[in-house]
Amino acid sequence: MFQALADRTRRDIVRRVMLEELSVSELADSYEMSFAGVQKHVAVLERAGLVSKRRVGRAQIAHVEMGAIRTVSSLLNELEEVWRARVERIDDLLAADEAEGQ
Amino acid sequence: MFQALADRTRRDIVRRVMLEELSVSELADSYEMSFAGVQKHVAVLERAGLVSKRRVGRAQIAHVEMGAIRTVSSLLNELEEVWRARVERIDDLLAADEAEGQ
DNA sequence: TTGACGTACAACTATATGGTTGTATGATTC
DNA sequence: GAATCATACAACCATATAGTTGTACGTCAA
Repeated sequence: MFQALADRTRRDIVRRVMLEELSVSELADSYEMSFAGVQKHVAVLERAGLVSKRRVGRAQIAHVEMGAIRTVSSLLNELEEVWRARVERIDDLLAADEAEGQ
Repeated sequence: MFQALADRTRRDIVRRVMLEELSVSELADSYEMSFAGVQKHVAVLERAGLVSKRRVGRAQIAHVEMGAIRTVSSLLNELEEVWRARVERIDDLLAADEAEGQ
């Protein structure tokens, strides 16, 4: 998923699709590149589970899988927890040293 | 920063360095690849602002720039806010439709 | 000062990635 | 059914990326 979000165009697609569901061709209109280029980006996001599509007539409407976005987000939040725990541990050690010094 | 976090080895380096500060060669010992390979990964993380180094004798000790990690995290949290706002807006529209139907 | 250690970086290689054009397929409209 | 629209996908190209080896340089220890 990090891999999928590493591309600027794909992050923008996620942002736009989160605001409103869009067909692949509607998305393609927003970018300079070819339709096939955009379609490939959507396919990458789909494989990563960040975006899904549903058929409506001949169009494929893309929508965000918010759960997946949350997963990435919470992975990073977990890192922050680990960090917080470490900082507290160091604080404790420093406090212990100080007490010992008395 | 997404780009920097897109590589599995680099994510692992961030994780390890967050738990305890490590020199480049200490990090290199943890991976199958060459020292130079690991050094390059650390350089990428450094350029992305996710990791910093300080000299201690001949060693370069890497440590995490937690602020940068938080930035990535909060970017994703912002996405979630946008999402929440959109869902609420849709709820409002549905509620309005229902009221109108009465 | 010599040698070993820890690091940085250049040069190179192989593969991944982002883009293109062209073709095929399914749904829609006439 | 024919033409068209929306999409999918294969094949190809250029560049980026992850890895390698080799070399150079600062630091420490003897």
